[in-house]
Amino acid sequence: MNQQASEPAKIYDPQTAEPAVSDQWLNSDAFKPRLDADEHYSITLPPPNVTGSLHMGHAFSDTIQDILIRWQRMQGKSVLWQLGLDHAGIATQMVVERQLDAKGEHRRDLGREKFIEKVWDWKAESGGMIFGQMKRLGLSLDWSRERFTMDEASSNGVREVFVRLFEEGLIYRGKRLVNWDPVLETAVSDLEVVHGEEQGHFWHIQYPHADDPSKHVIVATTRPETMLGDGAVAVHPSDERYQDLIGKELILPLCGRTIPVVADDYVDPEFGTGCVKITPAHDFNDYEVGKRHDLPLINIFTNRAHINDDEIIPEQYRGLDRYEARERIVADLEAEGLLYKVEDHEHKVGRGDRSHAVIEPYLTDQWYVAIQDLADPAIKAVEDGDIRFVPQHWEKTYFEWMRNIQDWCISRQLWWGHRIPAWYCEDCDHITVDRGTPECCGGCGSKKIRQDEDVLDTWFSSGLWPFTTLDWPHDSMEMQKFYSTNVLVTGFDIIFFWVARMIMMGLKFTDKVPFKDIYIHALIRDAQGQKMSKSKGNVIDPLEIIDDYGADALRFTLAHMATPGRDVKLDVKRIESNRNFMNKIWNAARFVFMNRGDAAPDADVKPTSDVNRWVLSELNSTAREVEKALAEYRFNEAAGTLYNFIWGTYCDWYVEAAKVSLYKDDEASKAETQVVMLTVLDGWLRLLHPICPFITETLFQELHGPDARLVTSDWTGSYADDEQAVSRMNRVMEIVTAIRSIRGEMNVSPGKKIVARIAASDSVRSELESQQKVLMSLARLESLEWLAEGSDVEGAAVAPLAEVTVFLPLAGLVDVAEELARIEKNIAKAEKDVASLEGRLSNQKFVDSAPEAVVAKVRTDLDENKAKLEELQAAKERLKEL
RNA sequence: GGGCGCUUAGCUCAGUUGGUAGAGCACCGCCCUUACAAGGCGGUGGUCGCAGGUUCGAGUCCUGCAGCGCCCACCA
Repeated sequence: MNQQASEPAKIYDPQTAEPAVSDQWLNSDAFKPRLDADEHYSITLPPPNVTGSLHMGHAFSDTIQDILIRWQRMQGKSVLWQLGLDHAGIATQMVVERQLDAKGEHRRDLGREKFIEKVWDWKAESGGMIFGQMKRLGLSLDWSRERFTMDEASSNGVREVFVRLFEEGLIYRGKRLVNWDPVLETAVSDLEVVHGEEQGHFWHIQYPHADDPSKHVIVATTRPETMLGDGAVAVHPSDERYQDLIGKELILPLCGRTIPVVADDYVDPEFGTGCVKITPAHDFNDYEVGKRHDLPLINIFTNRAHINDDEIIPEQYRGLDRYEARERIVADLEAEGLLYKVEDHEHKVGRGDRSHAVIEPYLTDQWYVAIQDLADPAIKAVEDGDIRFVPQHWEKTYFEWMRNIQDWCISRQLWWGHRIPAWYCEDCDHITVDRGTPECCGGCGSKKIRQDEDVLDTWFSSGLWPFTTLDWPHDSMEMQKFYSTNVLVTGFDIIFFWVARMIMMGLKFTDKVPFKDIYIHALIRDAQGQKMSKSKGNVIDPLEIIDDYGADALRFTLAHMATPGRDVKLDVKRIESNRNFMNKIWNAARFVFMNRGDAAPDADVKPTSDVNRWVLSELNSTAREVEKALAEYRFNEAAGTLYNFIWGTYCDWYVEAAKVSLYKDDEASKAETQVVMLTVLDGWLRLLHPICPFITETLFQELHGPDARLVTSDWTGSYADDEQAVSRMNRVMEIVTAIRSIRGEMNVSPGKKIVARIAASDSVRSELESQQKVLMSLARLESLEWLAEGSDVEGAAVAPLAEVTVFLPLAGLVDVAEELARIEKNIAKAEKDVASLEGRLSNQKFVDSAPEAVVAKVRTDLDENKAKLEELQAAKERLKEL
């Protein structure tokens, strides 16, 4: 339907409103830190990977941060929300390699430089998409301070840290077993290997004795191909079956060489045959056994996990893929009669979290960070409360990992990332580590030096992010004002990868914690509780949701579901109902603007009517509750409190009650109501703004004029508490609800006006008489008569309340049988309540030991229920007589 | 094997110093009452996983058990 510009549409259209205010914000300095404030507040946005676009998990995390940021900004602080992007080494390199693959190209054909240019192109494209999404969500990031983990400032920081750690001996180069991804052809860290149960086989192989090949031992293995690299067979030292064997030699089948039998506690005599083949270069446990027994490290693989050309390996297996080799070896063993048996066997297999390739323990030279010296202060910072996890229980996860932490392998055999700042010399074995680009060897001065080909683990630069974004190592103004940051908002899945490393690096290089609080939020799942993933096809794209329902509805939904410590099942129906909430807000405001007259909001307004005093008092309670909830990171409560107040209190009760004053009262009363109506709208628009910035900004400008900006306005003020008005209005609402309830249960049409009589004491009556018009309007009464306390009314439906009794004469309304049934139902409930309350009071221990207020409350409740019961029974008798 | 979390209305979930259980959705009934049918009003619905314990009183605290989920380690 067509609406004129001066008359806002009946249906709120976020597609019109959101881009308009978004442009206003982005074309102003609204999101930049204020220069005139003494107090500072900062959050570093966890930098999204430049691997594509954002998913719902990002929207969730980012919304939470934006709520905090907008709230703090409205409190007048100088606020910095630092944005940036992560180069995400492996992940991004894979994306670009896949793009090449689709065109039939390979990175090696392009060469390193050309390939990296392609990745930079992709970074620009992905970054553009990501920033576009963030703007649609309304995130109030400081867009003038965009950073990237591979920009100059971050790269400077990375080199500074590497050099300092190297100089202190905390970075070292070592040859040891690493987790090797044979598809990506790089080392990965322990954390990047995911273990899962997979169906495999357990091959039992006979290894003949060297001194008597007619005898043999049986070893059981899940990886027969690794026997090419066997260095020994191990048995448990106290295993009686094999005592004679220890120290003897066995013939390694297919290879012909001999290997010793060693005794080692590592072997579990109960498992398998109690004899274990030991392959020190291809198994982490065997590596340790090998070291204890001085066994040779025989590497049988290439970087791609093909059998290599080492002369110790029989020729027929060289060049085979590891699984081809397995088949051949099993077949050959069988042919030689050395395969004793094969069993099905389920066992854990480690795969790369990116490539999903089976990871090989592989012997290589890599760079490591000696972690213990960094870990100790990082553990202490959390123990001492300098850093606080919210919810607190996540500190257990943190401690568990930190107290068992292993040295960190930081080198990766990739092209995309920070090149390791180490140079090798052709003329001596000195390694030159330098912040810049050295011209000659720091050891012998030779100019024949070449830089390490490898790059650093992505998390190395991420770990420095809270301070490299503020231009560390320079002692910048930003470092002074905005570091330490106030809070880190992230998911539990990267506590080890990222959070722990930021703490370690932050403490080491800035002597300060990188953040004071860590708010750990849940994971977003689909409506069925499944993790969202592209392969499952259950991904909900934030942009589609924003297109369909608006960013505010999405943000409100996410905030409302942000219960600490629980996964969030995102159901589109929730978003739809919150879209309806936005529409409700729109229409409530539309009503207010239609009836505002010449009035303006006035936070100091001192109204006289109970209705107006009551709503201001309720607004004040709401403001305090929302503040408390936000201060404690309870976003669901902040959202829930606002929902209840705006819809339940303001729309359902206040606006309806205000209509009486607006339409039926004198000019003074009407004017007062107009001011209060606007003031309260103004109040909750401010309160809601951090969660729903678009609609609140739009309405705020409608309220205060086109030059007003809610985004940089003050947070809500305080309003007069008024217990008296609250208690009076509670009584009014109780009466109205009671009348509506009877009408509803008796199926009296809402349009039908009815007569009501209310019995009350003189004092209650005089108080209620001032609300007569409100009562009549809200309960849709034709007339309202007052009766003396204790009066009876013949032939009426009755509702006994705390201090008044409401009678609705039945004539023409309902039949007696229906009312009788309704009364019976209420009698049953009252009897149950009375019995329960009496039971509690008859317990002397309860009366003696419970707090006075609790006992008093029970007494009051009992009195009220008893009176209620009497009245209901009297009413029942009267009805029976009819 | 070690650790963590969850179990409340048909569904999804709130419930913070222990004081007689709440919301949204769904469902049923009456309504286009001049802000809103993406709405209004009313209503049905729960022995808070099981078993003990502490307490005058337990959804809430303690112990054990069961089911579900996750993390870490790991038997070749």
